[in-house]
Amino acid sequence: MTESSSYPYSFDRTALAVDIQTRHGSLEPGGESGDVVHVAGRVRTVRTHGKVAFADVEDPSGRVQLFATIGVLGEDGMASFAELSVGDIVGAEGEVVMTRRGELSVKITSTVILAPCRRSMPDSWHGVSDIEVRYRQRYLDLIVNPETRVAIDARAKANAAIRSFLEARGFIEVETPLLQPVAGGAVARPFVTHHNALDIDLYLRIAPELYLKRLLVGGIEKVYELNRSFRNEGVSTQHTPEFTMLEAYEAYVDYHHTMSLVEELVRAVATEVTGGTSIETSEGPIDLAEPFARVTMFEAIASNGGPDVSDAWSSGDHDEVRAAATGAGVKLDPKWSPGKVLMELFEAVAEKKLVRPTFVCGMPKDVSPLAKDHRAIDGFTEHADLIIGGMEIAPIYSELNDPDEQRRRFEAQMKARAAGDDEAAMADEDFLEALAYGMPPAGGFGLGVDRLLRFLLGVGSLRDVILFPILKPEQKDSPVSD
RNA sequence: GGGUCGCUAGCUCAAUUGGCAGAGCAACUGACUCUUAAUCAGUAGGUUCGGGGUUCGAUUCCCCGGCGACCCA
Repeated sequence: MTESSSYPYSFDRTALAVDIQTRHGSLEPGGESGDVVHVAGRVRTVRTHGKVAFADVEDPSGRVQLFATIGVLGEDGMASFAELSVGDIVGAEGEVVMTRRGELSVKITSTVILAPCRRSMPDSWHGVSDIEVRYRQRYLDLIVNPETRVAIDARAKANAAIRSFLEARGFIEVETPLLQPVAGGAVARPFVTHHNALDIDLYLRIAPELYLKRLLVGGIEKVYELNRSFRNEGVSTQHTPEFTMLEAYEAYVDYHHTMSLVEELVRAVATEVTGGTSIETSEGPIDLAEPFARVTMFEAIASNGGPDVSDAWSSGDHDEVRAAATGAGVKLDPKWSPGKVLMELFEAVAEKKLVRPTFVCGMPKDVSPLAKDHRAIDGFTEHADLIIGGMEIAPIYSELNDPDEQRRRFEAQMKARAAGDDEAAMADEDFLEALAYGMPPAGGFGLGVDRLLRFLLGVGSLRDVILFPILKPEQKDSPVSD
């Protein structure tokens, strides 16, 4: 019986909608199964007809119709049933029957409201289209917009695929600090917080990189971490302050090997998430089964309508590189280093056009403080960026393991920091000491899981693959204007 | 940071040139023994995002602010 003022502690559900369909879907209209079930879920519609009434209840497997008749329930029972509201969480008991119109139903003997819905549910036909409501009240979005569920399932599948791919290749998953005394491993502005008992400032990590490399020193030769990192940046369709990153390191290989590993991994995740390797993009379908392109930054710039600055760079003519960047429409900041200028030129000219998976092999040294010197290009490191769908998905390094060179790189970064670049890397003395004990040569990568999911699902914004994206709090009281 | 657009009932949306703020669904009341976006009849529901200005009169025009979306650097 319904009892609207109480919140029961449990309900013994014995069948899901799908079970009922599987077991009794072939009943003839008007047929009775003799099978008594307990079903539970959220009421989605109620249709009363006086001496008979219907309600659809939704559980994780689908919907099942409740069928109430005055013959079974009596006057009071029918009145109670009619009290059900759209949105209530209910449990019901009854026999599985097929209505005369051929709708499989539970002909109920009792119902109980397990949790009433005390607000009006959004329109069941139109759903919720206000993007702000969808983000702020994601539960409503999930209730009325079934496609939202797809993104949740996709992430779960991606995480599982990543783990099984790496475990199968002998990688071990670890957890390293999210709260770090030095925010290293990337070029980004960190969040700062404070530990009261120790009375020290700590940073939310911008990358796990320097800790995972310590584990390489410690003899863990294949290691990965799949977890959150934080960067104190703006919010856009391509940026979010809190994001999920996979980082993995493998001893005794270089970035050529690791690029191939990443290529296989992306393919495996795509297959698990979408069922195949063909992805629809704004530029038409692309097949991830095809080999990923590998180009230099100079080639990427020149083949996408930009200037060829290869010779200028190798001859050390930085003025010509700056002129070429200006000519391509880049607004130069006089503080930028030559490598930064080149990087900006690449991003302005080429990045968005690289829709098909492309490894851009080699980065200017002064924007890549943690990778080994490039064996062929002067002033570059063996740092590749995998670009897919016009977005950077994963950096891949031949990991720098020479502590003296690493110290020089940190010193250059600190100099940039002192000159006002608050994204420049911080020096990590403890990490330098670890390197002094000897880190094996290694290939490593970081993969932006949110960005990969966004690409695989073909959605426009990172917020579509993040359940609760950061939004400004709504300001209820407006400030007094003077 | 700049620009554009949006914000009206719980949800989805209207409102003519500046002239009584509306509809569908949801809610509430009633009718109906096979409905399934049930139907029918009725009731109620508003700080039109907030503040200010112009005006006889503002959802509408102007200014400031809030939140969001998109585009740009």
